[in-house]
Amino acid sequence: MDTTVGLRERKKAETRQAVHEAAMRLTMEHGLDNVTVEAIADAANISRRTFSNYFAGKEDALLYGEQRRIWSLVEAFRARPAEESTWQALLNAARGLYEEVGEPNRELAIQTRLVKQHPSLLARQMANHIRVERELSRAIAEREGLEPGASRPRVLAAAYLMSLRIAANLWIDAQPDESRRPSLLELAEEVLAEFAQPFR
Amino acid sequence: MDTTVGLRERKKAETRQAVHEAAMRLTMEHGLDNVTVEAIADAANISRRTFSNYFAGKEDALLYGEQRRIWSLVEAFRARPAEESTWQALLNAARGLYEEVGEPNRELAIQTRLVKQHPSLLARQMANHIRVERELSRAIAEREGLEPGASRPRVLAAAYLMSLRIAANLWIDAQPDESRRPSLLELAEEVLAEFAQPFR
DNA sequence: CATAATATATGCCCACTGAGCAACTTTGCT
DNA sequence: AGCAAAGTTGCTCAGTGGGCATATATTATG
Repeated sequence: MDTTVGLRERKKAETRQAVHEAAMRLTMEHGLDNVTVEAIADAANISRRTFSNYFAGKEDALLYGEQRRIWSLVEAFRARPAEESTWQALLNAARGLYEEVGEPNRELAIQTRLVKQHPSLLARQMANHIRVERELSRAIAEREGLEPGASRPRVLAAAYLMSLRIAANLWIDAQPDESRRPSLLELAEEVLAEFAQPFR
Repeated sequence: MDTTVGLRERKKAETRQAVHEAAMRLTMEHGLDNVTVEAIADAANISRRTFSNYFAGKEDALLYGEQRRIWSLVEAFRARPAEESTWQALLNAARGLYEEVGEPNRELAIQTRLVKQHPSLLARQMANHIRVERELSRAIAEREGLEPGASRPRVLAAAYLMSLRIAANLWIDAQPDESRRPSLLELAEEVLAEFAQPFR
């Protein structure tokens, strides 16, 4: 066979996605605290034991979508042309993601709200954030030809991811009754711009 | 009685501290994975059930010291004179903490290393970081007379805490074989300064 | 000071969880 | 086809969080 990915991998990816969606649906229906791992596994047609092979807990299953989104940023950044400055490349990576995701993103909004309400979700999400930050820091160090231990890549990576996080929060907090609700992308650019200016 | 804090509160604080220390000791002896809540409770002379009244899990017990340290920053910031700029006040709050804590801080080093090795600890710590960030953001908004929903306080609070986190990581990563190991305070100032400059 | 009100500690209990193990099934490769 | 590798499942168990009731300690009040 010459399919890029074998049947095995494809099925795994499908199962993972199915579990994620089952977790989302059940959580929205009954609330995170009233959903057991067993219920999610049932809804996804796998055994409780197998669930453990895919995710470490229901929180991870829930956050799977968000995880993929964030990790894709690193990929997108690495794919930016070398002519762009690092910061520009990061900005463009974010733009690409937001355009691809589409603005009126229901799932993103729901997930962000969920994370805000449940400390256990917040914890897992931030832990993942840090892992992404490390990887992004490495990517930045490579692009700029710095040692991986330098401080600048870390600062850039952290500042960037943080900006996106803050933008998402601002977006969620924005009251829908305001006449003009800012788009997520606009907010992100605003926050990123604020970062690019010196603090006084 | 007019003692500022009653016996009740003092005892609670003592117990909390005792549990924290027991958790630290046992973890250093046997490794986090080989320590049960029951063992910690025993070592601190309380029942397993009572442990739950103090901490949500062994991770929280372990991170108690770090938590107090970070929360104290908010207090310190609020106590800075109004003449200082916000950023200056934040810097001085950090200086105060680091001076108070003292440089060759064994516990801080151990905790930072532990967090680096155990994702569950990392998750909890970051979740707490976010809570502190919210509170600090509120404090900044008050000081600058901004609405709590504005973006600038959030950006400042996040950038500040992130700087301290990065500094701690740089500090831990610094090889002790280097002739001159930078102090934590120096690293923090360096990172904070990097933030105060525009990104290119 | 006595006693009521309140907060804390503990024991008992149970549903949920993560993971090791071994048997079994599916997929990939030749 | 046939074997090896990877994935799935059931069984099991120690560990965990938390509700509830009870006992005990602290604080407030008359």
